[in-house]
Amino acid sequence: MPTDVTKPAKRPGRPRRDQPGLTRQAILTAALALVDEHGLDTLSMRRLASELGVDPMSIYHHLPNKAAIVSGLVGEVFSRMPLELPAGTWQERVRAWAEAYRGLARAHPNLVLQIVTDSAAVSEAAIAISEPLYAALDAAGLAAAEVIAAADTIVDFVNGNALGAAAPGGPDQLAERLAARDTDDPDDADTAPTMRRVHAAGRVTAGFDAGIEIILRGLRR
Amino acid sequence: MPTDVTKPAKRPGRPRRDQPGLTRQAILTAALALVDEHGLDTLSMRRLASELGVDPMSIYHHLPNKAAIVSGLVGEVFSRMPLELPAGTWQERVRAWAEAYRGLARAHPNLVLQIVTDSAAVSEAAIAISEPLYAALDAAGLAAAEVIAAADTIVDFVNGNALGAAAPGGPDQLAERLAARDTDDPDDADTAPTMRRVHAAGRVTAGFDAGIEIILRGLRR
DNA sequence: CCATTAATTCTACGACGTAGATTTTCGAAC
DNA sequence: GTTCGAAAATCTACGTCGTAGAATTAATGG
Repeated sequence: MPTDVTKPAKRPGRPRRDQPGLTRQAILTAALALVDEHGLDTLSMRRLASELGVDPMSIYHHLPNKAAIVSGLVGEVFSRMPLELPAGTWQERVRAWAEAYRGLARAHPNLVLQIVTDSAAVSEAAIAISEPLYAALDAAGLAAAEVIAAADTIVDFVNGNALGAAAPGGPDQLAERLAARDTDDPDDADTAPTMRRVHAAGRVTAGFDAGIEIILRGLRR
Repeated sequence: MPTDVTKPAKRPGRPRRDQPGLTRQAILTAALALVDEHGLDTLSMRRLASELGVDPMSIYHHLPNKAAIVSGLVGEVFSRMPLELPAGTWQERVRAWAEAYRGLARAHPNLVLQIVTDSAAVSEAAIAISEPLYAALDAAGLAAAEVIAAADTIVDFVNGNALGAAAPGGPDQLAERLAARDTDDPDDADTAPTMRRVHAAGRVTAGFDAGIEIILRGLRR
């Protein structure tokens, strides 16, 4: 009694007109769900195909290779970025842009590395996303070179912060770990004394907002 | 005539006392060289072993798995960070710290992703590296919470900037690409008008320094 | 001298990305 | 209608990867 649990073995051949048929969109949607739920390293062509109820090689008729899938996922995420910001002072617009970008990254922590990498490489999608930031800074009356410097600074900060926010046990548990230092082993109590003292004295709740405020303050002359 | 070019086939067994013998250090050094020269994705146990003139499985007696090698590489890079900064005003010390950290990342562009990830996850090595930055900010007379916010902001910016600096065709060629937009296809001329205008008007040479100055300026009250 | 342990090579397994051949269906030309 | 090329799917297979487990040899401690 072999209890054959394998699938009914679909036959090859182009699907009939009425039958669903695979789609680039369907593939990316399934892949994004898989990555969001189980992490990027569990994304393999075979698993993705089995999720779609399809042969692994079918995917290659809609996307050229695995790298294209991953970059397609980043594009998918980027396409969720609102291209228009609420009106307001230029500072408010910069804050709104930063929050929106940060929201994208936080919605997909398992893709943060790819998102910030793509942003850093200034892909076409990343350019489209940055435009509202430039517009807000331009409205501040800065000189052209200053707009560029400001935008770069903000983008770099936001990327770095997104990375940290998604890191397992990142800056969040830093204070706890520093506090637990001397109790464990007395000899490493002195490797980071300032950090330990400062983290014991003051707690920070909103690191992201604080960073944006520092940068905004630095843009005034 | 089989022209047997395969290696002389070393026999198994523990090496004699005088013979060299594999070392964690030797493995990491070879791996770092391999990664620096050919990129991280060409780092495989088999290639690394062949580089060392050794069987792939030998490596596992010194490092538990491939992930340990990569994180060992990051530790290797971090250990090059100078733990003492030249004296000076607190601003000068912050600048010096940022430059030193940036230098680490620029020296190993193929590892930048792992470096900033490790830094964002605040590994033990990353803590040791950050201490001088905290000390400099503490010397500025900021309140504890302000020191933390400032350090986080600077670390995030520096990480994001390192990522961008290592990205192939990152912010460097951005101006060229924006300038070449309307000539190619007239319909995408409007997707990023502010960016195009601003980049045409002003060129930025030292984005990193400019970012640090903006943040430093933002820390004054 | 003997037993343990350490360091190495050997063999093998399952998973991966994907090239190439095969099968089926669609859609347009005749 | 029939024919025929392209499109969309599956099937088979190759080379590579990380690494578990056994075999082999030398150092080391009793």
